[in-house]
Amino acid sequence: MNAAPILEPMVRKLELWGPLEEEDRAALLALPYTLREIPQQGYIVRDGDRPTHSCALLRGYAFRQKIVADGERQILAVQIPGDLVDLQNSLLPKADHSVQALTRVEVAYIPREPIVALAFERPAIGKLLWFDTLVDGSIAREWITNIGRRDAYTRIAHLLCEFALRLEKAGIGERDRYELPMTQEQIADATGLTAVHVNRTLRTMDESGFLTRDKRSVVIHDWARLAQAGDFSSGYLHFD
Amino acid sequence: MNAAPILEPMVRKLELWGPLEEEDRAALLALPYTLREIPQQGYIVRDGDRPTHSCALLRGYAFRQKIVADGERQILAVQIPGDLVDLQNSLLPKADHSVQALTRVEVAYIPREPIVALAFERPAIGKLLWFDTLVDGSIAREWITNIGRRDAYTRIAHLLCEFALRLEKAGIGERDRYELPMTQEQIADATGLTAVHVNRTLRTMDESGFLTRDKRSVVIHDWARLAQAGDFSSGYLHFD
DNA sequence: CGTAAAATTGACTGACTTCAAATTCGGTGG
DNA sequence: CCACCGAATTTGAAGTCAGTCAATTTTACG
Repeated sequence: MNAAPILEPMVRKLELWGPLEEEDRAALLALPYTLREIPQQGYIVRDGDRPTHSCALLRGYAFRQKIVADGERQILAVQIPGDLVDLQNSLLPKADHSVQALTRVEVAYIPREPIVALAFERPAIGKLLWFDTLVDGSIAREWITNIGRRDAYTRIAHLLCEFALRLEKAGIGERDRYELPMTQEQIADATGLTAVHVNRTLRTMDESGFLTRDKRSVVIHDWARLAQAGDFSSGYLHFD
Repeated sequence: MNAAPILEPMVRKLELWGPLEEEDRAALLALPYTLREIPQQGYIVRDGDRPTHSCALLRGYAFRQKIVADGERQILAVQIPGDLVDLQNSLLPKADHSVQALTRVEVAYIPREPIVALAFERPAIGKLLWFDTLVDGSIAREWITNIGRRDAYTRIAHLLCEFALRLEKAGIGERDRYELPMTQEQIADATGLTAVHVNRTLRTMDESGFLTRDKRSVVIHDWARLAQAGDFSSGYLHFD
């Protein structure tokens, strides 16, 4: 292995959930993979695919999405570097949603068998992978709640809080200043709103003074108040 | 083992995801557990708990829920007999939502350690447990989509389709005739609507003629049309 | 500099909510 | 078997948050 192993971001993400022995870390880094670069808007996985690989996001942002009957899109999650964007495809035979590049991304496709084998040969690894899956589920449940029972303002504030903490924890960006390369239309698709209404709501948030959105960078002036406005408590992310 | 092992429903559910050797099945059935009966509306797990046990639902229905700042409730999932209602608590230290009994239920509390140990001693079991977790995640994503991007009528139709297939697959009820012990208020909390609007929407569905709801029993007269109206396709359940 | 995508704004609409009251249902005790 | 009571359902009227449509401005970028 050289100084900066390619799969390092993935290992770092997994180690958020618990410590790894040096041997386990080495085993993860030694997983076979195919590196690929995918342009903005390109597909990483397509709904209905029968993937032969799982996929780790090494650089850039991606999002999961589904399309409903009338053509509208729902964004299900936003993935940041280090995320295993579709660990589910290591076991589930058929992709139940698409994963698309939000920016230009670099991904490592890892064949299913070695990753599953490793999970069971080395329980420490297996537990972290499983844990990661469970946290994904927890975030999904929080999104259900966010979309189902909060108003537009609260929803967007909540989303911005989530990104702040996840990016901070991943060592990208700070809690109160980070880059979020999403258009207002994408924020709308993530929150179950329309782009027009997101625009108006963001304006109101600007005016309330505890947040600034300039181009793609978010600056949070008063974290506590934003968190309160967004009905945000970080437990569901299962940090610490 | 006697004729009808207590944990049988759980094993049966897991076997939906793949076959088990007789030895593996026996190992699952031999897991230690504490049986408990919980009255309607009683809590199985409380948001914020640090549970020491996972929990299998043996009889009756339950639902997962979160409460938002203004006191409103969002139902995140409905669990049917056989479901591992909080496998996540075998690894996650803190419950991120509550699980409550929809009817009177009988549950088996299984200590965390043996279930995790079994998962790694017997990869066949581990894979099924992990698979189960992944399907849970898939269902959560479909719920995000349902609530975020479908109108009231479609949302409710979709929910009814999901229950139909899950209950059929679990061997409880039929695809076009089953018992659903949810009040309209609970349906509202599951779909991000209000009880009043659910009432009106159900009326419209009745009038359209391909569905009847009498007390707690649902009779679907035209499955194909209901599925179409509900923008329902079963892939996300990962049956077959 | 030119072009397309993204953001912004205004006027209008509507799906769903809110509030409140009436009716029906389901279970319990007499 | 009936009377009763709280919960659940149903209905009506009015309100609103967010959507729709369409035009304009700004931004990104080759």
